[in-house]
Amino acid sequence: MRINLELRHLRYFVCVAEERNIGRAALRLHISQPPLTRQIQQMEDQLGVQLLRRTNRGVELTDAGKVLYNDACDILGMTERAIERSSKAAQGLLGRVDVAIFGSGIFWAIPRLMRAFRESYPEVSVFLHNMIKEEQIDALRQRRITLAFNRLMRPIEGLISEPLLTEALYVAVPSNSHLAQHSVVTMSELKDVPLVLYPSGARPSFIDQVRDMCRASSFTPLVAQEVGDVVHALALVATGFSATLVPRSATVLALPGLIYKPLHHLPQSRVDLCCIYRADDDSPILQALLTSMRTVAKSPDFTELNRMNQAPD
Amino acid sequence: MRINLELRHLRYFVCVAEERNIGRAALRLHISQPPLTRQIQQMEDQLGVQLLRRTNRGVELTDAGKVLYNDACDILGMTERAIERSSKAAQGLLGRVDVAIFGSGIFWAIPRLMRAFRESYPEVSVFLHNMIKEEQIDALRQRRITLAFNRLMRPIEGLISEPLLTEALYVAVPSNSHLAQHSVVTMSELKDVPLVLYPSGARPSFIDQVRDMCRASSFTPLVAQEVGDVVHALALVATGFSATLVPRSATVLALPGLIYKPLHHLPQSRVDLCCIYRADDDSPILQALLTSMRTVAKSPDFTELNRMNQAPD
DNA sequence: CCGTTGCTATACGCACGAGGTATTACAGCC
DNA sequence: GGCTGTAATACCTCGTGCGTATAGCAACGG
Repeated sequence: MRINLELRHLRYFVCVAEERNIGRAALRLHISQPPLTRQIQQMEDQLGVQLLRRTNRGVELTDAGKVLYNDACDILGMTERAIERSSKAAQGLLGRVDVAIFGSGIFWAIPRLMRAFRESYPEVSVFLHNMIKEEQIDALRQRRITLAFNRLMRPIEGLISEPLLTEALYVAVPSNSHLAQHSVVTMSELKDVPLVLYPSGARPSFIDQVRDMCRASSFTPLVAQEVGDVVHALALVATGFSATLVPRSATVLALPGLIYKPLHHLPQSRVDLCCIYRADDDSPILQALLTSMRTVAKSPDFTELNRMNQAPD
Repeated sequence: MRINLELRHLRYFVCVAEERNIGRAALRLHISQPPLTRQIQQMEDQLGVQLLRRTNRGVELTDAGKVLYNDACDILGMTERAIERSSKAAQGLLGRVDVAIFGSGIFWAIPRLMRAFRESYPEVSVFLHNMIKEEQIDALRQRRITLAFNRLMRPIEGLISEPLLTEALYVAVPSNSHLAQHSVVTMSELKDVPLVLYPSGARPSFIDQVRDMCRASSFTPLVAQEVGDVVHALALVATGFSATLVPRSATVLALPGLIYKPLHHLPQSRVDLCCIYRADDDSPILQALLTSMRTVAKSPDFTELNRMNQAPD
């Protein structure tokens, strides 16, 4: 037998249990007494359990009634809260958002952006996922994530790529490299230096930007090795293996035998940190995220860093 | 605006959310598609929140929808369990029972009875309350407790007093008492010994039984002191203060300077442990308690103790 | 370009049941 | 015995949840 218990029954029952009197409960519920009597009877029938003991001055709960009273209060409370929560969720104040990250953004900008968001929207849980660019695009398309952080992005159908931060580039070299003596490194000085480049995989990537930069300085880079991400590149360099180029924020990553030198400022020798999202995504949490991130990106902290990065000295 | 959300809405919504297709969900719910569409619309209206994004191949959840889906599953699960629980409660398998205790029963029989009950009915929480006899009777009358343990009980209107256990009496004396030399003490040997008696308060109590026993041996007892319970009595005796009579189970209570001697066996020199409950209480938990306790009371352990106690040697 | 398919939304009628009023039944009390 | 306060029953009404039929609408295929 399928039970057709409704919240109405629970609301009525709780009221009766609290008033210990069906008539008074009916008054409180703004209905008349007979329907309430019937609803409670029907409830007892459906549960196959006697909930009330009828006395000559009202009703009292049986043991089963007491148990159900507690449970019913819990259920009604949860329902109230669920209504609240769904409303909050609709305003982007509550819920879960999945965000993909990749590369050196994690060393500086992303944690600050996420922390600021978390402070404004404490009831939104942010789940970070490490993904390479192709995975990010797939995941965005399938709505498995709402936002992705990446560097270079060519326009992609259906996705918007919004730059948040522009960073200067640094050259990472082994401490025994002759470049380690320079205070600033120019592109042309990298002409004969084999480079570790990253990330290998989907194009365009930072690799292509480096090639373009070299071409602008009229040489073709020597590629010592392609690796998956900046950390692997730096690890190779730290062991005395050639050199690599990194965004400024990656220079917080210290490794023994590794030295960072600013790259002489050129228009192309900067790199963006972008956030990517679906063009058709009007979900309030995404809007909240974007608003929060844009605010942070314009904050003194961030603009100061941008200025410094655009013209390092 | 008062929201009239019902479990039906949640059931429907969960189904739609899982099928991601209103038609299929309707099939699973054994209703046709249009009413389901309307119920979901109505739900969205009432919550003031868009829960579904209609696409050309079905529906998908919005963020608010996802939040509500989780909450709805929880609520429906809780409801299922509440129904189960109320049914269990009606069979006495689940719930809470309040039991009053007093006196030396706590040293032996009550813990064993309660443990056996707990093993048979693990989902029933037993709350023990220390109460003197008058409090027990009031609490039973007001249904604040379901069961009380006590010793001597005269028949009380509306309450049933059922003996569970009969124990022999022992004499507790200071170790420097001349009675400490005896292997068995007879009633007449107590003729000139001042006694600590308990519990003072509601009559009849054990005090009256002792007076009767003395009268049967043709003397009137010297009452050194009346105290509230057996522990107080023993504490006084242990300091060298006269003597007292205790049920066998109290003899587990060792105090420095305190010695127990069996009382010579007489028909009256036994004391019952009774449980008291409302005559009109047909609650399944009480029935469960009584069944469990009667079984334990007849078990080898208990009958062995009874035999020993009726004729100690 | 139009029919087909696979959805959701709308229109409209029916009938079940929640709720209303009036009344009964019953117990305690003055 | 009449009065009061309670729950239960009888009977009616109207709202609404559900059904059938159909209309929109987008994607797909000839």
